[in-house]
Amino acid sequence: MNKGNYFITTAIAYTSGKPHIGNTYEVVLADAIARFKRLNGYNVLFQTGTDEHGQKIQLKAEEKGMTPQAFVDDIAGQVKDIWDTMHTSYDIFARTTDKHHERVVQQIFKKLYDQGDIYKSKYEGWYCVPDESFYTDSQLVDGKCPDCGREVVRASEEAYFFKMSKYQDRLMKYIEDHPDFIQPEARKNEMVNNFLKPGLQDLCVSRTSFTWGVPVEFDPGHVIYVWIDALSNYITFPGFDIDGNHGELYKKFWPADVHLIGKDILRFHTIYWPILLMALDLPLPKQVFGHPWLLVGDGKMSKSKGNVLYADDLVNLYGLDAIRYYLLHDIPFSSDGVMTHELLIERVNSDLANILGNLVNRTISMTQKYFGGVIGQRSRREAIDDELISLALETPKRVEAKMDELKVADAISEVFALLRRANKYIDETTPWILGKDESQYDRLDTVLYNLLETIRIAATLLYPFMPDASNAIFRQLNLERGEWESLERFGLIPSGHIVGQPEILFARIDAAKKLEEIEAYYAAKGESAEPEKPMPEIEVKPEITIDDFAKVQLRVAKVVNCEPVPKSKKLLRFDLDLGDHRRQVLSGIAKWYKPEDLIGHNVIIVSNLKPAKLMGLESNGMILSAEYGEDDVRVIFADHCEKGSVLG
RNA sequence: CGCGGAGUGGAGCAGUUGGUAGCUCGUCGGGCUCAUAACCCGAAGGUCGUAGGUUCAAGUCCUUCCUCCGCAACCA
Repeated sequence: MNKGNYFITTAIAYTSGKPHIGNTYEVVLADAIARFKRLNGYNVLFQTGTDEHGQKIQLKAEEKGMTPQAFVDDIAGQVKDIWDTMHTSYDIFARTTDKHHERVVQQIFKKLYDQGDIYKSKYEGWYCVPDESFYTDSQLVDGKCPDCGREVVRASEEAYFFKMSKYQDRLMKYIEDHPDFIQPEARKNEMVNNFLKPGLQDLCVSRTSFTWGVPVEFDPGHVIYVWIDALSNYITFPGFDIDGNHGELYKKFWPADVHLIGKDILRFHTIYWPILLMALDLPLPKQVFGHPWLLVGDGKMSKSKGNVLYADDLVNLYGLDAIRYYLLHDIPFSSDGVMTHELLIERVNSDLANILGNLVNRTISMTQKYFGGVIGQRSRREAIDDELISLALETPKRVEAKMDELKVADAISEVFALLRRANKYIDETTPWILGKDESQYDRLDTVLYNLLETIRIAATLLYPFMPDASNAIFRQLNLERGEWESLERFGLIPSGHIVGQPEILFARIDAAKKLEEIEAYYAAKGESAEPEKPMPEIEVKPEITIDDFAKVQLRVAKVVNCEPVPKSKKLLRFDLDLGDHRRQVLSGIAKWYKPEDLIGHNVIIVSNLKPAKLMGLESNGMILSAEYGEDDVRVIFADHCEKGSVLG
């Protein structure tokens, strides 16, 4: 059976570090869909990979004293290892440092340049000299710098630009005509309202500030903007050819059926990428699905068990399919999901051990106990069987319907509904009572046969989600897993078939013990069980002289008053007393401090900073704080110093 | 007034085009013993965020307000 071709991709992982469970989630989700489509009779191409260019990677490699290539080779290897650990069945692992990919990206860039979609220019906009910032026409406020309100001048820095606006209306129409293009629905509005309706700016598509990227072949010194490079992987690896002599895979599979991506990069996939394709006169992907995030840290769990979760650790602790099951079943379709050890344990116990594992175990055990494993030799059907059988035959269709909407969690639930029904069937038919009376053995045989058939169908359907467990069940059934057609018939197990020995499929977990084990595991790895907090990246700035520093005046100021800035999420407004005068300062620390935490304290400010306007209010200085990554910001208090003091 | 989403029994969630509020986990009671203290049945528990409105009838439509969240702007 062949229902046609199906091309699914994940975003390519950025090779700046080892991917955590949240990144891994995406590939597992894609894998489940890919495996299901194969089972369902499609010819599937599943592509994932790594995004290996960019300034950040260049810097990281330098820090480590490695060449960028050696650096990304290492990380890409780690990514691949994790993908393999998760048993993801990708067909193509695309790395953007691939020579052929780079070559085609250059050709794409050149072609767009030749046809006028990409043009060389200065930063066409306005430059605020003191701010060292560029602005476009629409960003200006009353023709002046939106930040400081001063005059701006025409700027001049060479770069290449993509004429986004040219394709804007076409894209808008495409999105309107294809309501399923952007999923979930709510994301579509964000894109349309925030970007398309206000009007697209031409996109700057080259950089000169670093070299680790694909060079613009006809203009050395310029490197192609990372998104053109990265997004193109979807067509370059299947074999897109600039002259139209496309490779076989490309011809068969483009346009992709689904780009599975994180919701954070939806903008690139639903605006820039389609426009790039339009410019190349290529068909657009049929759907872009922005999946929700998997949250790990919520304070509670981080205290005792470590905060950042990695797929390989989780697999060591719980086994692969437990993790796959949790990722696929417990992350909602369109809102963020949470993962904790407690929730994980609960799911494994109630669903995998109790419902699934125990059903298989008791069924195989009884078949062994009463018939020495031999099944299907006699038969006595009763009316009560019909309900189970019809549900077993119905379930594949239900799963298929859910999967067509990419509702993976719901699809799994359909299978478990069948498993629950099977457990109930055992209660209804009481095989252990039948087993006490030899005259009931024909009936007993039928009951067990129906159960084994149900398990066969369920296990086949579970294969895309939990391939290992599915295989293990088939081993116990002593059967080969069949294709989709095998799900359309009830009664495929031949008469006289001999099942295997029962084995524990998923062991129940003792929560308290497991949590101890988890701590020991991390302790043994040399990682403290305390929340893991990797040192964030620090941008190393060039050396300065004492004279440079002397230009900065730092003073102690007392917080007289402090209040949130209306409509702003981040800003707090301060009235500061410097002893000789008072002034107003704004600071973006509302996320970490409440006004009452600060009033009355002394803080340090840069007192000779040029005033700036933020959210319509003037800020005269900057309050010093210490940042550890993006989520840990602490104000430097100077309560033991006199207000007005000068630092130096 | 920037755009959008969400507020449903202890927890996590379903609830299509309006017609007596469901599921999973947890709790309590019962049944059963083939099985991984598993399985099956039953019960308790919700004025469906708030205040109004439309309607014979609203969780489901309209309006007010409150609270969370996402996107955008603002981190001097």
